[in-house]
Amino acid sequence: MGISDRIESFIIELLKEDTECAEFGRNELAEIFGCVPSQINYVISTRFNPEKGYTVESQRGGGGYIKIKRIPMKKAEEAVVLVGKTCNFREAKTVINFLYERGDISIETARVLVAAVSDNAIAIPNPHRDMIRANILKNALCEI
Amino acid sequence: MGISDRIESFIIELLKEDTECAEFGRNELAEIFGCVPSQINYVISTRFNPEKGYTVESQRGGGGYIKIKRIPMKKAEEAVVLVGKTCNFREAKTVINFLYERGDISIETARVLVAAVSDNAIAIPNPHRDMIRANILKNALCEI
DNA sequence: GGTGCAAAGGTCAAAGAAAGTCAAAGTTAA
DNA sequence: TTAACTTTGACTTTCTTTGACCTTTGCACC
Repeated sequence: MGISDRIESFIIELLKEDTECAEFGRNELAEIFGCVPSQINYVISTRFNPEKGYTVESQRGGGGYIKIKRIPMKKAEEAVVLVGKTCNFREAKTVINFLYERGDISIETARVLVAAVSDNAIAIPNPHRDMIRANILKNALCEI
Repeated sequence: MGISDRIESFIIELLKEDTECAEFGRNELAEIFGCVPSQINYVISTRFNPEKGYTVESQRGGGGYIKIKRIPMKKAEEAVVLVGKTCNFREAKTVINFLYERGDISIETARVLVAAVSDNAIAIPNPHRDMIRANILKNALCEI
């Protein structure tokens, strides 16, 4: 069992204890496992990404932290399936509308989301834009 | 949790207690938290600036004070102005939270929006990211 | 009314403290 | 044996803390 796996288990343990979220300092954790701090980033990016059903939030500077939250697996999975790796505005609208019609989100949330993933909002050239859009949508849908 | 965060919470508490106006001495507060007085300025300028929906008023000399008030934001369009040209995740969260607290958006919409503008969702390097984020947020807030 | 001092608060930049990125080097499994 | 996964570390970016120096204000005393 490599270090990454042990760090992964450790974080999963933290999540079990405090059902809300796991919070820790990057350096602190690196110290515990006697590894380089960036290894924590590696573990997070390979094991705690949205595809695996987690969201991560962090803050630099004094008193910085890393916070990992578990998202309800069903929603996360569904979001990933619905949205896919890349998605254009029309496809995004279809997904959002589907969720609204199904009663998963309010009309307000639907409207806000459509605006958030419009071409206008994500003002960068394709194909980058469609990937970012998919990402934004997946992250957002994990919250419903 | 760093000192700045604790000072921020303290001031927010003051605001909650004393209907919409926290008043204190800079040195007095610095004493309480065992920090240098200018740290109070740092907290105020990063967390209680007009962009975050607060006004600050102060007086030097004997009997000096610092007074912090919440600005009642009237319209979502104002939030759009608040977001500005560029905005980091922390700032985005503050704006979204503000709108939620004021009852302009539901908790669902707030959560979805926070996720949509997280660093994770907008996975491109800065400073591009902060500009895209501001754009997404502005587009979304136009719908409320 | 000046004048000078003490008591505030203000500014700014340097130093410090975290976390992020990226690519090279090492390992492992098919 | 090679492609994918891990480990490491140098460098970057962001946010916080600290301190030296500045400005404004009220008050006491001529």
